[in-house]
Order: sequence, then structure tokens, then C-alpha cells
Amino acid sequence: MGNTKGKIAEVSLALFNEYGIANVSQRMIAERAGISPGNLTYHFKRREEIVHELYRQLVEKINARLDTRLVGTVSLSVLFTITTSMIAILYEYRFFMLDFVHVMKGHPEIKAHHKTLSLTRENQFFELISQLVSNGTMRPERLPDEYKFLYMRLSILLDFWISSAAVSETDITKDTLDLYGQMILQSLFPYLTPQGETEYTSLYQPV
Amino acid sequence: MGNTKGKIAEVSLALFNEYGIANVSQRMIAERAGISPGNLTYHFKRREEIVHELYRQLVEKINARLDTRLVGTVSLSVLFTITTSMIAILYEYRFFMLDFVHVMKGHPEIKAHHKTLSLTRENQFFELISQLVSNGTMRPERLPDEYKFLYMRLSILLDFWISSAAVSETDITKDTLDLYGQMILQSLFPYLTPQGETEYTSLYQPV
DNA sequence: ATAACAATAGTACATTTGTCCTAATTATTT
DNA sequence: AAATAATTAGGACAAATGTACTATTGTTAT
Repeated sequence: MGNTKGKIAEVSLALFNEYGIANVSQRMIAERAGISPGNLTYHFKRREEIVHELYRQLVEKINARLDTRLVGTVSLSVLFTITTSMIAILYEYRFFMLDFVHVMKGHPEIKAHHKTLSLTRENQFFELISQLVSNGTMRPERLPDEYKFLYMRLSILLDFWISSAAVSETDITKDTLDLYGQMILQSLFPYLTPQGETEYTSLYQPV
Repeated sequence: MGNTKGKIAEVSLALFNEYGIANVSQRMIAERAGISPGNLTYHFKRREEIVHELYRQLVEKINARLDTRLVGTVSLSVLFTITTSMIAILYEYRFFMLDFVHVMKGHPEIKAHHKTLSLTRENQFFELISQLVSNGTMRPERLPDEYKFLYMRLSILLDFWISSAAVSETDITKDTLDLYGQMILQSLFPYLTPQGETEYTSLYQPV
């Protein structure tokens, strides 16, 4: 039959998102996929391989979205669309974020890959910031390491807003994603110049 | 012998912090506590009761620390000491934060209690902010819900800085706690008035 | 001192889980 | 068409886990 491996990944994602990795057994996955447990081990010899496959999908999606956005003029709106895209993608693979610590602890390859990814992401961020500063959109640093700390905060917020929402919200809708996106992006507002503020508000009051 | 129940809680905390709740079996706890598995079930009939007991300890410690700090004049330094205290206590019970989502999902009583706790914490925060504003330490809101979003960010950072540190740092020392404390508190800096900024910098360059 | 109770040890049991194995079936190649 | 490989089903197995049960030891009260 067509693509059993893909089907397994698909239902695994759904189950992981719903119940959390630890609460999903291979038998559950097999049943939901309509295949036998033996067939599952045929396609994924070890349980971790399923998680790893989904991680590959996630990274691929993120890269695809980032590459198309990161060329061209640097402005606040670029940061906005990047963040909004990231939020949507991360939500699609939310079980990773909900189980972030355990995944990283139990999957050294994923952890290693994520580390290098974080580094390039950090460099891209500082690149962007320095351009926004010379741009007149953001003000220069007024404290030592001020933008290093800002980056730390942004990455924590991006990595864990889903966990926070999972705890405090009853269910997560499109509105929730917008709310958390706005919450994260507003971190930037107090660092903007008057010119930057104008751009910021225009992005939230379009037309 | 003396206090077996306390001993169980003590070694459970250590084991949970080291390996994560899900990776600690009752047999591990019993062995480390130097008692039999049967004796463990005698003191804690269900596994969740251990977690619940530790949660009680955590809440008690937080309350004890908050009550002594929250009286008297309102200033930035109050916020600083509160945050620093919270960071230290949360780190002591870090397994909660590292497993936040799962604990909340699997322990409805803890979730319910945490919800009411969050509400009062939020109210206290807005109380404090409004005093700091009329104080001349912080500037008024310049965007709708600006301080609501600031609170959201602060609580996410407080709840998940440990998870972030666990992923990116190899080991967490006293310096790490200071670093993350500074990172969190610097969220406030750009909302300060010139007067508030003076107070802020004086708190980081004491004497 | 003896009865009543609390604490502890040790083991048993049912369940669940990841993984493996073998046989059957289907698809592909020659 | 025959042979070879890929895929699937179904069950087996060992390991681990939470919890229950029984017997024994220690403590306290009368």
C-alpha cells in the first residue's frame, strides 16, 4: 500500500500532540494507523526514530519558511512575519515544545542539531538588530548586553509559549496564536525609536 | 525510625530533579531512601502523593518568602529581591518546572491550586506596577494592554527559564541563576522613567 | 507485661511496554 | 512464470512498573 511510513509519522504527530510523547505507545500508533505492531517496527526499528523523523519535518518546514523571508529589505515587518510563521509551525509540531526538555535529554542528535541551529539563529538576530539600529528603527543599547538579554528572552518565549498556553488556556485557537504572537513581538516595542514605533503601530492597525 | 516520610520526600526531590519524574520509579526511591518498596507504599499509597507533597513544600516556601517581602515601601528593589528569591526556590524544586506541562496535566489538584495562585500573583503584580507608575519609577502604558503583555512575558520567563537553561547550559551554577535573574529583570528596564533607571543601575552597581 | 497499633520488609501479581521472530502475503524483477 | 525482495500480521518475550498482600518487628498505652 501507498505510504505506510508517512502514515505512521502523520498519526504519531497527531497522537503526540494530543497525549504527549510519553503517553503514546507503539501499539496506539499502530492501531490508529490501521497497521500491525510488527509492521510499525518494520518501518521504525526504534521508537526514537519516529520522533527523529518528525523533527526532520519540523526543521525542513522552518527552513523553507525562513529562506523565503530572509532576503530583501530589513524591517520590522520581516521580524513580524518570521515570528508569526514560526508560531504557526511550532504549534503544528507542538509536542516538541511541550516535551522540549525530555526530547533534548533523550535524543542527543536532536540536541546537537538544535544547538547549531540556535547559534545561527542568534547570529541572524544580531545581524537584524544591528541593521534595525543603523536603520533608525531601533535605539542603540543602553545597558551592557542589553540585546543579548533581549534575545535570550525572545528565544525562551518562542520555545515555551506553547507550554504556557497549554497550562493556562483551556483550548488553543487561532486567536490564541495571535495573542501570543503579539505578546512576544511587543517585547521589541520599548526598544524602538519614534520612527520604529510608527512602523510598529502601523503593522497592528493595517489599512 | 525518625521521619521516614520526610526522608522519602527528600530523596524523591533529589531523584526527580536529577532524572525527571517519569524516569524515577518507586523502587529507585525506596532503595535510595534505604527502605523497602512496601514501606514506601505504606507512607505514600499512590505515586502522585509524593509529587503532591513536594508541591505543598514548594508553595509553602514561596509563601513564606513572599509574605515577609511584600510589606513596606514599594520600589524596584522589592521586585528584585522577590524575583531573586523565586528563582532560587524554583531551582530547588526544579523538576516541577522541567515537567511543568505534564505535572499540570496529571495532577488536577495541583493545576487548580496553581490557577488561583497565578491569579493572585497577577493582581499583586498590577498593584505593584500601578504604584511604581504613580511613584514615578515606571512610565505609564503607551500601548493597550502593554503591562498585561509584560506580565505574560515575565511569568513565562519565570516558569520556563529553568527548562531553557537545562537545554542550553551544560550545568547550572550560582552564576547561571544570577544571569537568568538579570535577564528576567531587565525586561523592566525599558519601561522605567529616568528616575527608575537610576534606581535600576544602582541596584546592579551596589556601593 | 500484654494488648493494640504503627512501621517495615519482602514478595507477588497483573499490566504495560518496546522489541523481536516467524510466517504469510504482496510487489517487483528477471 | 518464477524467483527474489519488500511489506505486513500476529503473537511472543523479557523487562519494568505500580500497587497489593502477608508476615514480622518495633513502639506505645494501659
